[in-house]
Amino acid sequence: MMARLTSSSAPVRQSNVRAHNLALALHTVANSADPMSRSAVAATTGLTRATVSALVDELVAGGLLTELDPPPRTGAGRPAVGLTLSATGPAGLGLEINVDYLAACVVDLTGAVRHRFIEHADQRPAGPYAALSALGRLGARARLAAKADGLVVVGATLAVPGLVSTGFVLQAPNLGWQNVDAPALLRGLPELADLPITVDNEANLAALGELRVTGTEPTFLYVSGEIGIGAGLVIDGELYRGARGWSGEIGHVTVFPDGPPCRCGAAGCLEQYAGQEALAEDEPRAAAALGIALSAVVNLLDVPAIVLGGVYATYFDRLREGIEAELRRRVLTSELAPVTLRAARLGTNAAVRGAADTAVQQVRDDPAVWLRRAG
Amino acid sequence: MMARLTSSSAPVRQSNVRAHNLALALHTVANSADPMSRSAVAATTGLTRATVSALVDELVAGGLLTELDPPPRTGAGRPAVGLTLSATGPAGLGLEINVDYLAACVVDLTGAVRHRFIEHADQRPAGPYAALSALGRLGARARLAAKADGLVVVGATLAVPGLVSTGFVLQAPNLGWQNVDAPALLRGLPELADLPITVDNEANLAALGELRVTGTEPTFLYVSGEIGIGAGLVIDGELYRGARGWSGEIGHVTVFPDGPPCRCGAAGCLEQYAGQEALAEDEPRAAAALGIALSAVVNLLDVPAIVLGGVYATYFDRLREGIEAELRRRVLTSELAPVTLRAARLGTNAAVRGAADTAVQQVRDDPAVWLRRAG
DNA sequence: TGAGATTTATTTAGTGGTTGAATTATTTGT
DNA sequence: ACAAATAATTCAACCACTAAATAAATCTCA
Repeated sequence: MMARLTSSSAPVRQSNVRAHNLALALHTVANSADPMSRSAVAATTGLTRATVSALVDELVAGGLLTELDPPPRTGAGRPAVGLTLSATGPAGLGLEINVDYLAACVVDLTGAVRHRFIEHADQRPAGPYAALSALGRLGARARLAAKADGLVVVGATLAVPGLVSTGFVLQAPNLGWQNVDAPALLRGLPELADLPITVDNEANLAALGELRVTGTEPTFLYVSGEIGIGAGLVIDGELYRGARGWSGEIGHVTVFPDGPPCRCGAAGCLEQYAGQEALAEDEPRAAAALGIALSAVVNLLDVPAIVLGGVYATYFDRLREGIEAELRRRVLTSELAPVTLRAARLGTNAAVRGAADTAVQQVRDDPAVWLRRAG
Repeated sequence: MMARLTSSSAPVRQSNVRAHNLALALHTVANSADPMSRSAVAATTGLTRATVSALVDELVAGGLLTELDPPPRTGAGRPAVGLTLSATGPAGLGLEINVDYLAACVVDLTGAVRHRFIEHADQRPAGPYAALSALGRLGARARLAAKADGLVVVGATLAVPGLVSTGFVLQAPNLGWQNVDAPALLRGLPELADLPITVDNEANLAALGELRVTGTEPTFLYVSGEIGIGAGLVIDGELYRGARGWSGEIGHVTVFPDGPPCRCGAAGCLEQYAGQEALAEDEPRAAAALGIALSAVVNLLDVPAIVLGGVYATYFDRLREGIEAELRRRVLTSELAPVTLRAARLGTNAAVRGAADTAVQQVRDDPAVWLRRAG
């Protein structure tokens, strides 16, 4: 759930200890349903109360934690002052471009969606420049709205339906994009010029959005059925992006080697059987194809849970049995422990929300940099 | 390559700082081809020379590093004293049981194989108890030989061709085993009773063995072709075991959904086309099937390199083209960056060696516990 | 109503580990 | 013989943690 304290090949100093323990204290409060006292934080983290007091004071001063005025009444003893995540601290901006809409979304430290703007329109004719300019304006509006709430947007993440590498959108077939420097275009807008902007694949970010909402399963595969099929793999609360960031292309996993040709040049790809169009034509076959491809994933990775998003979420009840039948049959360890299959809890918003959350997550994972900045 | 400093949900104290920096210093020396001076270590790690001196002194006193007597002659200035990993410190014991042999192997801190014992015999009729007793005796011999060299065996790892979970061998179909508490049986031997013993899948350990030998590629899939087919996935120098330790079952990835039935109950599994027997019958088809299954892995995980071990290594030249053809065709990103395919550099010994190395790796990753023990 | 119990939070002294500057050690070059 | 250069050590200062003592705020019950 949390980043490493530091890259393993870097030296560690006392300041890293502080940074780690600040993050630890913040996470402890964040993971608790109810407000926590300093001494409760000390008890669950294993740090002493003295240390926790110092850490919490710093977090409160920096606007990341808030002390609750009305002390919750308990038994005997000095009443504890409750601590919660601040709702007026840092926030993340999520941006999404898809075939038929643009979206912007602001998420605060607590994970709550504070603002959301959507613009429905076919983005294909516009081209990268116009589309990203419009998205940038939407983002600027969201940022302004956040500012009015006392929030400070610390970073933006852009969700794109395509292949991304080091900030570049290499390919977004459904948009017809190739080699687009999306962050540069977004930063062209003065209102976003100062913001750190990252780009990621839409399915990856949707997976992260789903992770945050559910919280329970730390390891799962999120499969998003749209025109194409993408997947985001979350392992132990962290997204696995692959060596070059191109993981999750489940749509082009071969299901029937001698099947119909795919637009990618291969034949018998999952997309040919379970893409949005194919799904509409032959549901049982789509379910079987999905089941076969997912069995491969489980056999290879021992993923305990699969979350179906996009159109698969809406058709979930009708697909479930067909998919599970293949999983039962083809997963080697299915008898030892069945794979959990469920529909995504977030709808179309999963990706923007995940994107916004990614940006604010950095503050949760390393509050020390925010504190330095906040002074 | 190195473990986390500490679990992210644990507090960090100064002692953890020390532990981390000890590991950092040790790794720095370990990763260098030539002996390093204290100040070279300081320069590459970013720690001050004062700190490095203290760290190195501790590592030398604990027998993990050795100071070289003859100072390598350089230019002006006080000559540096060279530091290398100690060849008389801790060592790891690797044990392997397979269908037709038993093996034991001792690896020292430098990664060198110091002793190796192999006993060829069909292990299937013996049953778990007799087989593991014999393996234990082999291990005891290896431990004794190591002791004579001044080495201290700090732990043993057992490689098994089967499904492993929390120390139990759940299934080892080729041996005919089920639910065997292998560490308990091994510890039955008084000579091994005091040793921490872990168990892991043979392909996983072979992958680790291969990682250590090559050192270059930190992320790759190791595929071991034996009677069954197993795979070990190494991501960033660390083995990915899956949620329950059952990852890597590539042998049961579906290649032709309507293919012949497999002993696992499914149909068209890779094993039916590229298992040892099938491979002998129809090489081109085996290569194609392998290529299809590997394409799925690459599409899903964006693995940049694939290492073929076991029988695949011996037949590599004849399989290569067939596999690569499918990879080129079916991997979505094959045009952006081709997948490296190569034969394993280690032969039959990969698994034992990886097993032995795993045990000694713990000391490399956290020398502090060894130092506490060494006094 | 007030003393004692109880729990929370802060203060203070002590410890361990790192830094940076100064010092010592050992060699080469002139 | 002495300066220059490089390696390694020593020492004072600093920072973050721990443990124990203290202060603060409330409850309980005679």
